[in-house]
Amino acid sequence: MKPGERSTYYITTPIYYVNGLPHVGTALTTVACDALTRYQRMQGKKAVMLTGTDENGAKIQEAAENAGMPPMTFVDGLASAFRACWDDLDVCYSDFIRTTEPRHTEAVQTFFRILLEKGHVYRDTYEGWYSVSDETFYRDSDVENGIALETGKPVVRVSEENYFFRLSAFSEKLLQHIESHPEFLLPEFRRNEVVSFIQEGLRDMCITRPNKGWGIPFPGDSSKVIYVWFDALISYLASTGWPNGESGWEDRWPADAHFMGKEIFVRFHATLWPAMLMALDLPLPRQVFAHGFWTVPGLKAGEKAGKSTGGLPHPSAMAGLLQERSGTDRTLAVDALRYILCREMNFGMDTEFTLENCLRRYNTDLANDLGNLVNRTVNMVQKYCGGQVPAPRAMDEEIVALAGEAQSEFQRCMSEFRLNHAIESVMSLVGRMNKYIDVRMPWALAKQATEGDRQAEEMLAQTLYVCLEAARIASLMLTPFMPTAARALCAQVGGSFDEARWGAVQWGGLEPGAELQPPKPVFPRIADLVVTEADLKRTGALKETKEERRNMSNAHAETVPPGTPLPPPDAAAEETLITIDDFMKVHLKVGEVLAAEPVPNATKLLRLTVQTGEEETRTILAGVAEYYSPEELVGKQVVVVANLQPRKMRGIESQGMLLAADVEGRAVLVRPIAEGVPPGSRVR
RNA sequence: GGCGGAGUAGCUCAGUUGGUUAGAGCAUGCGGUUCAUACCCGCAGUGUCGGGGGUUCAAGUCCCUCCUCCGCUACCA
Repeated sequence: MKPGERSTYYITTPIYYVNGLPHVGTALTTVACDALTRYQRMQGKKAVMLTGTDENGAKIQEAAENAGMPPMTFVDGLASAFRACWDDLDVCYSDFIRTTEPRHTEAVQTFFRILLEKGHVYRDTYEGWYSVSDETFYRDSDVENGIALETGKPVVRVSEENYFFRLSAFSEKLLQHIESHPEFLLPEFRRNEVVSFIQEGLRDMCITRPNKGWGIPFPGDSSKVIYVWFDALISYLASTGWPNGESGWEDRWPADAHFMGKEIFVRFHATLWPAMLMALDLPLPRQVFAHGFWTVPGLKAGEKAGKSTGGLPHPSAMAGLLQERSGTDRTLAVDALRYILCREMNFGMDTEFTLENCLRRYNTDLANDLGNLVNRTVNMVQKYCGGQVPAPRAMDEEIVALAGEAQSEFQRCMSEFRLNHAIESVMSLVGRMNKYIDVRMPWALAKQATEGDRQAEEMLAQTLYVCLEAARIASLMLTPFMPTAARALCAQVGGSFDEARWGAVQWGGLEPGAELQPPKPVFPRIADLVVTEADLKRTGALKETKEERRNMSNAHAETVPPGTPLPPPDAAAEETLITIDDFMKVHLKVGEVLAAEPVPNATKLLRLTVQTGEEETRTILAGVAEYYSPEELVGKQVVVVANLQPRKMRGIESQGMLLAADVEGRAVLVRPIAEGVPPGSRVR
């Protein structure tokens, strides 16, 4: 073994943020990793797959509070939900790490102690400007008129103490590494995004948040917890046993692959995490790959309104749907789901997800093509060869070569994380075999053979052996995606099944003379491909809200700057009752729009001059430019929140807020029914 | 506004470093076959490869420009 080459292959999924249940998005990442892991094991490597849950962060604490339970109880429940889902999907993860486990928190604290020792973290107390949008602090000289000169973003005056990671110090090193390791960041167009992101200039990152009793305390300063992103990434290292010298962590680090959805690629896995590792002089992961998202098609123009557009179902529920529709076993339905996810997703790109497509994919690929190939072949062996694997004198070299090509194509695609293409290479062999049968017409050969045609007899033996063997090879290649189905299919064609041996994929592994059982369809055809609303409901694929769609990604995309209030969940808002006194704190007034104009460089903002019965008119910025033209607002009455703290946007101070109804994301302004209400009238 | 992605057959998309008459799958239509899970095979298709310029012997591919859609982000107090 060459230096730097190990027998262990280490791959990770993201550590899923427990702000929701698993869905086919997280399932895709996890199943794909599982397939890659199984594939490596077939190659004879000891493959280790890590998954887990990210349980720190203010959001989690808040969600637990809303759910009325202690945070630990809350995350326990979600962690088991994830684990149960992966177990259900036959995911062979080697380790499931939770960021609330001691082994993780200890590794994180050690990591930060070293960062501090090496001078990569500094503490800073600022009495100065902070840009919420930039998440950056600015000196007085960088600011003019409440705007950061560098970025043009509004700033606020803060006095805050925090710890910072010297991310900016690693720009050059990162760029060099990326350049000299073309396979490091994939797909290629994402690597380019990273390069431009780094070239735009990295800023030191604030890595602490106030300690509110949930999170990993900052070493030596328990008033702070470590920002959730910094601790989450370290789980990849913590799982190996680092820094414990006796744990053998060096056998697993660096990781061979980090696999994830695109939203956590550029900033975190391709930039921050490598920089953190560089800071500790630890080797960088070999490959970081980002796949795209499932997209959910919206209503098409002209389609009936109100028809559900569907969303992303829960994986187990979807397996249930496949099981029910096809009538196959649960484990086979799970395999079908695994196959469908990896086949449908165009890795790297975004891909449309619909249950209809998935069901159709089941029928065409698994039932009609692969399943039927095995079924019809075995059937003919039963009828024409007495149920024994025939022993031809020669092979059809064209098919042998084709199987070889499929195999090398498969391996190439797998090494590039293009799992859908890997599957396609197998299915093209399957398609070729179905055609092969039609061309060779074994039934005709069998008839000739019974009439004493020895050449036809040999041709028949060759044809059926070639079909059995190609089906066996195709099934074996699909083992990483469908372990149970592959075993069942192999058994039907009389092949032995060894999950741990890619060598068995070689042509000629099928022993002539083996007895075959009568075939039983592994993937029964689905008769009804129609997906009803009831199906969508049952699988959890109901129409999503905007918020859910935003959260459909794999892990948390928490880029919320410190101090940003989180939007309260709708449920909580409905349940929380306020007193009349609470309400009276809000001063609502009728106002009249005297003037309106667009705000330069803003697509949503209108600058309104509003008469609210006071000596001076108010300047109010309203985010309604997409729904109202300035002209149509002038002269209209509106309802103004009069005692709201002023806020600067685009350099202009907004002195209030307009009430508007949220109609499916569109703003509809509220105004008095009667005309001529005197401006300034109190609304209550 | 900034950054990124996309625009190719009815639908979903491939098209690698520019190189023959632009492909696949699904759906549609017709035909064939019968071993099989009413399956499989064949044939037929329709394309101004978003528009317009340019480079070139040669452009879906490279350059410029414009249009449309999507995502992220900055502004929806």
